[in-house]
Formats: sequence, C-alpha cells, structure tokens
Amino acid sequence: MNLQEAINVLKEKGYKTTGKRKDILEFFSSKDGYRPAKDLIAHLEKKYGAISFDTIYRNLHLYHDLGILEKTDLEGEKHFRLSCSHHHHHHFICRDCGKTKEIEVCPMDTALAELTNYEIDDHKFEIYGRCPSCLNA
Amino acid sequence: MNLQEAINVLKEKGYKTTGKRKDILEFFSSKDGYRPAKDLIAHLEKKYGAISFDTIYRNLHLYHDLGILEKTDLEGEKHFRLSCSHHHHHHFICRDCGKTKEIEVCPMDTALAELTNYEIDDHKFEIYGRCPSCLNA
DNA sequence: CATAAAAGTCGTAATCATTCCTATTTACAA
DNA sequence: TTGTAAATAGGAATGATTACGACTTTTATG
Repeated sequence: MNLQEAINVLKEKGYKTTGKRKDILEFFSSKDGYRPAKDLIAHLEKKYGAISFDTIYRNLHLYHDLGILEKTDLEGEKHFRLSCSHHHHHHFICRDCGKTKEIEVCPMDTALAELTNYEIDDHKFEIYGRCPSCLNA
Repeated sequence: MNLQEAINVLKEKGYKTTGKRKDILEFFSSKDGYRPAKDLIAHLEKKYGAISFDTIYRNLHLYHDLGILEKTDLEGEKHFRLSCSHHHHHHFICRDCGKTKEIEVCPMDTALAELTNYEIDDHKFEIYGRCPSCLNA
C-alpha cells in the first residue's frame, strides 16, 4: 500500500484527512521497515514541537484497524509498517535498522492439518537477525 | 523440561536453589501454557502475602537466559512457559486460557534459501486462536 | 556446627509505553 | 459561511517492567 492508497481508504471510510494524519502516513511510506511509536513521535516533534500521545496512538490504532498499517510486538514495544497488501507473506526483520524483507514461504497450510477442532484467528512467522547492509556497517 | 531437570540446571550453573526459585519452577511446571508475570505474582502472593517484583523479574530473566523458560510477547506483556527442549517445534497459543499445542512444521529450512547474506538470530512461528476446550466452554 | 562471603530478596521508587480525560480546535458537509 | 461531529492538545493515570540500597539467606569452608 502506498501513501495515496492509504489516504483513499481513509476518505472512503469517512475519516477526516488532517495534516497530522497525512504526516503519519508520509512517515511510514518513507520507511521500509517496522517502526515504534517513539520514532513517529520524534519525527512529528521536529515539525510541530510537541504532539499529543493521544493523536499518535489513536491514529496508529485507526490505521491498524483499517488495514493500512501492520503491527508486531518487539520486546515490549509495538512496531508498525505500511501494509503490503498485494499478497500473503511474512517478514525477516533486522534488529538493528528495523528494515524488513519479504519471506514467501508460509507454513499455515501444513500447520492447519495439526489443528482440527481449533479456531484459528491469526498467526505470526517472523525471522530476526541482521540485514546485509547492517552487517557491513 | 521438568521441575527436577530445571533445578539441576540451576545447580550445575552455580545458582542457589532458594525456596522462591523452586516455587517459581513449580508454578510453571504445573501449567501447560504461556503465563504472564502477573499470574506468577498472584500465585506467590497466596503463599507469601507479598513478593518483590525484583525477585519475580530477576528470576524470570535468569530462567530465560538459562533456557529453562521460553518467552513470548503477547499484547505488550511477556509470557513464559517451561522449555520443551526435546526437539524443535512451535506453538499454537490459546488466547483465552494460554494453553499451547505443539506444531511440528517449521518453515525455516525453506525460508533460509530466501535469506542468503543475512545473519539469522532467531525466528518465531506462532498460531493464535481458541483451543477446543475453550470453544466448548 | 559456626560463620562469612556471595548471592538472593525486600520494599519502594523510577521508567517507559500506552491509555484515558476534558477542553479546545478543525475539517467538511449543508 | 457556518454548525457540528470528529480530531487534537495537554497532561494525568495506568500497567508492566526495571532499578537500587538495605537487609536476609544460602552455601562453601574450617
């Protein structure tokens, strides 16, 4: 999903497109990895001097509910990135820079065979480590 | 890993086996799912009336470092369970009762082919939902 | 046993991410 | 342009976790 698509989703659903909402989307569309709220706060404070936590977290949740942002829990902090909605896949996540690489393999189809009579809501397959550019630096 | 094995690991590494350390291990060996610190605190308070956070978290970290406990991040809370060290596998986790079911399939071998030049430290494959007994209740 | 050093624990304060609250401001439809 | 529901500000509250100095227990050793 890109910036314009995200704004369209917002408008279609009847949400207002405020300056800060656009700023938040621009922030994530300029990154290609998972980012914690604190990075977003730091970014917006450069422009506005101060920003309400409420604005940050309300919009992060809204975007997540609308499918605009993906979320993952990394060491007690929620991290977000723009959804890559084109197809189902998982991520390698660099623990230094937060950048992600798509992993095409998904083990759910075989795993489901082991889970008859279970209700499945969600699943997570993530690989952690260091990406080539962080290894060289 | 069972209670006695865990105590052995503790002794082998030169750590003292105090009453509270045994209590903590007994707590986890009596459960078969991931439990948050707050459940452990509630359990120990029944016996001791009050317990220091320091004792709880210090020992949870120690056990995790020693490989006695496995850890996962669930909605901003760290959850722990006794390691099932016999072989590599993953878990289904019930979001109601916390109980887990082992999943044998692991996609890492195929995923690694997509990650040449990456340093891989860890990976997580978890399936979330509701277990049969919670579905019936 | 006695005992002392090391390791563990206590009680509480501090920290950090996140949530909550009320007053004020803003986007946008009419 | 204006009315109003939605959004934001500013800061207090919450909940999990970490930190710390003082005190207590475990365990090795004589």
